[in-house]
Order: sequence, then C-alpha cells, then structure tokens
Amino acid sequence: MANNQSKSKIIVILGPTASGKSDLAVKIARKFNGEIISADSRQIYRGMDIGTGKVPKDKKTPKSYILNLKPYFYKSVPHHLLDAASPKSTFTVSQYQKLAGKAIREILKKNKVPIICGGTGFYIDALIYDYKLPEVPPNPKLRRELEKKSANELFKQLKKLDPARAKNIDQFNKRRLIRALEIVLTTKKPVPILSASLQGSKKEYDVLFIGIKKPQEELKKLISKRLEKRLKQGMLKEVKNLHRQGVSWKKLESFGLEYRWLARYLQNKISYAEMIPLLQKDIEHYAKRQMTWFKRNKNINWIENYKQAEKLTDNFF
RNA sequence: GCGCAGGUGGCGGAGCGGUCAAUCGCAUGUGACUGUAAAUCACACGCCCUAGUGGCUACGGGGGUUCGAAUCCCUCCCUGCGCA
Repeated sequence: MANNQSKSKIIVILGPTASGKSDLAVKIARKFNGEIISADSRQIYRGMDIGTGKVPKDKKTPKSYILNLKPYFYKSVPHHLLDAASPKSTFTVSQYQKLAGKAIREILKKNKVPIICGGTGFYIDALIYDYKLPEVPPNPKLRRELEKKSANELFKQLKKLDPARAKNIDQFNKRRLIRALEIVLTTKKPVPILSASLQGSKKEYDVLFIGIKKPQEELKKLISKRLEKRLKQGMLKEVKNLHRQGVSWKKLESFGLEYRWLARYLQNKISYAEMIPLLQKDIEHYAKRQMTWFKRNKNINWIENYKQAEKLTDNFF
C-alpha cells in the first residue's frame, strides 16, 4: 500500500462501443486535471471521424497539431493519439505502445493525470502490461507469399520451425499463423514467450480501470441510434472522400464496420437497404468481442453511471 | 374450381428409400487473441440425462407401402404462381 503512493497514477476508461467512453473520459479529465490518450485502433487514422465517433476539435486547436503529433483539444481537454496516422498506412500495436507510452510520460511530467480511453483491448493491454512484442515489423512481401498457402500448410510449417508456438496457436487462424511464421523466419528463432501477464499492472504505474457496463438490449439501441446519426452526419461522404484520397476499397473494407459496409455499398456489392441491418449486426458482434476481451481482466471496476466513476476516481487519489 | 410449384430445425435453404437429429449459410450462445485487433479465428446450437458408438420426439396433419421413409403412394390442410 505504501508503495503505491510513490507510483504514478493513471486511469483507464474502457467499455464496448457506444457505451459512452469518450464523454465519461472528458468529464473525469476535467474534474481531475487529466489528459486523454485514445486507445482506439481506428480513431488513430486521419479522416476517419464520423465512422469512428471521434470527438470534434475545439477551435483553439492549432492547425499544426497533426504535423507536430500534438494532442488536439475537445472541451479544453487535450486528446492524444487521434489523427496520428494516415489511413493509407498500416498502424500497429507496437507503434501504439511507443507513442502512447511517450504520451503518458509527457502528461505525468506536467503533473497531470493520463487517462487512457478506448475500446481496443489489445492496445490497452499492450500499453499497461508492457507486452514485450518481438521486434519484427510487418513484411508485406512475405505475408503475401504466405497468404497463398492454406491454414493447414502454414500450421505444418510452423510446427516444424517452432513446435512450442504451434502448440498454443490457433491452427485455423491464418493471420496468427502468418505472423508467427514471419517472426520465426526473420529472427531464425522461435517466437519469444510473452512474459507479461494480466495478474498485476505494470510496475511503475498504479492503474485504475473503469469499465462501462451496459445491458445488452440497451447497448443495441444505443448502437442503432448512433448509426442513424452517423449516416445523417455524412458518413457516406466521409467514406467516399477517403476513397477519393487514395484509400483502396480493400483497405476500407479491412477497417471493418461502417467503413467495410459503406465501402461495399459504394461498390454496388450490396443495396443500401441490405446494408443497414448487416452493419448493425456487425457492430453488435464487435461489442460482444470487446466484452470477451475485457472480461479476462479482473482488475476492471465495472460502473453504470458517472457518479460511480467519480467516486472510484476520488478514492483512487 | 382447374393446372403447376412448394410445405424440412429460430430463419433461409440442402437432402429425395438406409450411413439423417438431418450438408450449408444466417441468427443465437460461449470463447480465443505474441506488430493488420472495428481485424482474424474456434467451439456449441431439437429435447433429456449418469453426457455416451446413450435415451426420446422429429422433416405440414392423418393413413399406407417397405426389413427400413424427410425421401415412394393416398388423402386432408396450407402457401406461391398461372388459368378460370
């Protein structure tokens, strides 16, 4: 206990999509002198605003924030790691880890509270639990080659090269198999074992996890209402613009959810009327997957309203 | 009323004498997750249980043929299309 007082405190706000994370984070930030670091794998991309539900920028945000990789302001609260990457590039967890880690240090230096807010569980965990990811950047050429093979072939190859990894890996998941082989083939060594565990948080920080809990039916309604709103706000135009600026349909589809389905509609693969329910379903499934991830983390304090979050935060300091 | 096509699990849709509790897709449930993570992937999914090469009820209703029927025949009911 006494130790904790010497550790820097950081707050993590998470929850499924449409649960109201951004709003909560802003309130907490304003009350407790915080700055927000986004943990959202899609809000990181510039030009993906409506579809990702990115908070708008205050007028006073300097135009040069992008070039300088500076946070932008919303309701006077700095937001880090929004608009930090081009949608034409591939942003990865590893980059996130570095950038977000740096943001934490900067915020602490100012004696403010870092508030990590987002729904990308993998990003949050990589950051908080300091995953030691293998230093092997993506190799598109190799990936394209491996992509041609079947999952079974890839699995056999991995089994030969790294039996230990083959034992634990999902042998039907090509994406996982390809990455594992990518690591093995470039390092000529087995995939290192990930040492971090979810048992305790990273040593140098004292972390408060706040999770927003919503009943399933309510969440579905929130998703549906939000979807309608996004369409009205011009989401279709946003996707068109991205494509016009050189983001391929394939890439847009790979972003998932609104980008995937609107891209399919714009390519005439599907009608508008068909698209809406499919997209709605897809978002619901996504919310479920997020919860599956979060449930493993027993350190999360699940709350239902702002008051509870405030109380938790009060006690934390 | 006549003709044609159909009625299969929550839905769509295979099967057309045995190996069918019934391919597959969707939905639903549960889960995985080592640089694409809004991505990618797995498992379960008629009912019952001591959970098994287990029991029971099932392919619109009823009856029949057959060692054996979701599959063939008769009949009734219902749906769609065409002709009246």
